[in-house]
Formats: sequence, C-alpha cells, structure tokens
Amino acid sequence: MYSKELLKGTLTTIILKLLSHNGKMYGYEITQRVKILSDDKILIKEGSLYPALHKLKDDGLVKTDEEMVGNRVRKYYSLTEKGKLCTEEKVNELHQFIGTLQNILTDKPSIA
Amino acid sequence: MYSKELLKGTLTTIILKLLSHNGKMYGYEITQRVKILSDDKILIKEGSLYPALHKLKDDGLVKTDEEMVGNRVRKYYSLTEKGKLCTEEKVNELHQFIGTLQNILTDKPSIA
DNA sequence: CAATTATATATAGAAGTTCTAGGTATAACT
DNA sequence: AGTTATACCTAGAACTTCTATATATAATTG
Repeated sequence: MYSKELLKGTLTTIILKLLSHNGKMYGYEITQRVKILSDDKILIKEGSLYPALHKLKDDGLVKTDEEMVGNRVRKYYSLTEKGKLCTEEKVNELHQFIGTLQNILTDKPSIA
Repeated sequence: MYSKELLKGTLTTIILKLLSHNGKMYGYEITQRVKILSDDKILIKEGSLYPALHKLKDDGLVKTDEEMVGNRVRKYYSLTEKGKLCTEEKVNELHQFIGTLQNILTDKPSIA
C-alpha cells in the first residue's frame, strides 16, 4: 500500500482512463479494478471515489445510467464527449509529469 | 505548467532527493533547481516550499545551518541520517508508484 | 539616482482532495 | 444465524499546497 498522498491529483485521471478503456463501469467495479491493476497497492476508498465521481458528473465529464441487477439498482458511469476530450488531455499531462518526475529523481535537466 | 494537484504527495520526495544529490541547498535554490529540471513546468511556490521544509525539520529528516552571504543570512538544508534512509524509501516508493500508474494508464494488470 | 527585478526567508488563511468513520441495504457463504 | 462481499452514499477531519502578503538586500535598468 502506497502512502496515501501519492494518489492525490491522479485519482481523477485514473477514473477517467478506466472509463475510457472499459466504456461503462460502476463505482464498486472501479475500486476492484484499481485494486487488481495495482496489485493491491492502491485501494480506493468509497469516501474518495464517490465524491470524485460526483464531481466529474457535476463538471459534465461523465454521465450515469441505472440498471437493475437482481433486486437493486446499479449505477453505471460513462464518459461524455467532453469527458473523452478531457481524458486524453489529462492522460497526456500525467505521462509528461511522470517523465519530468523521473528527470528530477535523477537530477537531470529535461532540456539538453 | 502542470495542474497543481499532481505535485501533491511528491513535493517532499522531490526535496529530499535534491538534497540527497546536492548535499546542501537553500530554499530559493531548490525552487530554481526544480524549475530548471522540470523545464519550467513545476514552479514551487514559497508558500509550499517553506512549510514543507519546516515539516521535514520537525520530523528530523533535515537539519539547517546558516551562513552569511554578503549582508544576509542564508539557511542551508541538508539530510540527517534519518533523512537519508527516508529518502531512499520514498524514492523507491515513488518509482514503484510510477510503474503502477503506467500499468493503470494502459489498463494492464501488474501481475501477469 | 530612482524604480524595478532578482534574491531570500517566512507566515496566515484559503482552497482543494482524499480519508476516516459512519449509515443503509441486498446477496452469498458458512 | 452470523459474517463477508457487494453496492451506494455523506459529513466532517486531516493534510498539502496555493494565494497573498510581509520583510529585506543586491543587482540591473532607464
């Protein structure tokens, strides 16, 4: 389990990217998928996930539709058109940031 | 300039790594070094740096000594023994986190 | 030589994200 | 029957970083 602070700033991008890759997902599914993809090192808590999803919806980046599964309602999240554009930008930015971080961790200037 | 959130959780590791690499540095020098290493994409503000440095000192990871430069006092920060151990751990953790992030961004499980 | 910019340290309060802890409910397993 | 997994949600706390501000010296520029 990584120290919690590391996730800050990347959670939204992670959610968007998973939605982009899988089409539609529900909340619990996202937490489990991240758990698996991270080999149990990133455990997203509900108290982190749902506020993040709701903010994404408020911002118009995701939309929801509900399906009945057995006796209960399952809420699926998927990207809007705006969300698709934003995902691409955010993933690019994160990739660049990772590159910059690696330069700093080796104390090498990005510019040759 | 990256969105501010990305830096969260990594600033302390960045500072520790720079101190580890350069022996001793003063505050302003750290901001300028990060600016150069990141090709102007990470601009650490004073309001971020000094609280972070003071916390590192409170936690016993860095120590300070002051030198006169011209007419003014310059405060140098350097790693304590505890700080050196902690730096190694934190840098390793960050490297692993970056690896995990890259798996997630391609939606590939870490475990084969 | 006056004004601006760069150097240099610091703090208070705001803003934002994620976590802890709690609540609710169904389904599956033992 | 009791526990665990599934599934959604919220309030308030905790933490980090930022904005804005204060102070002061040194160097540059018009």
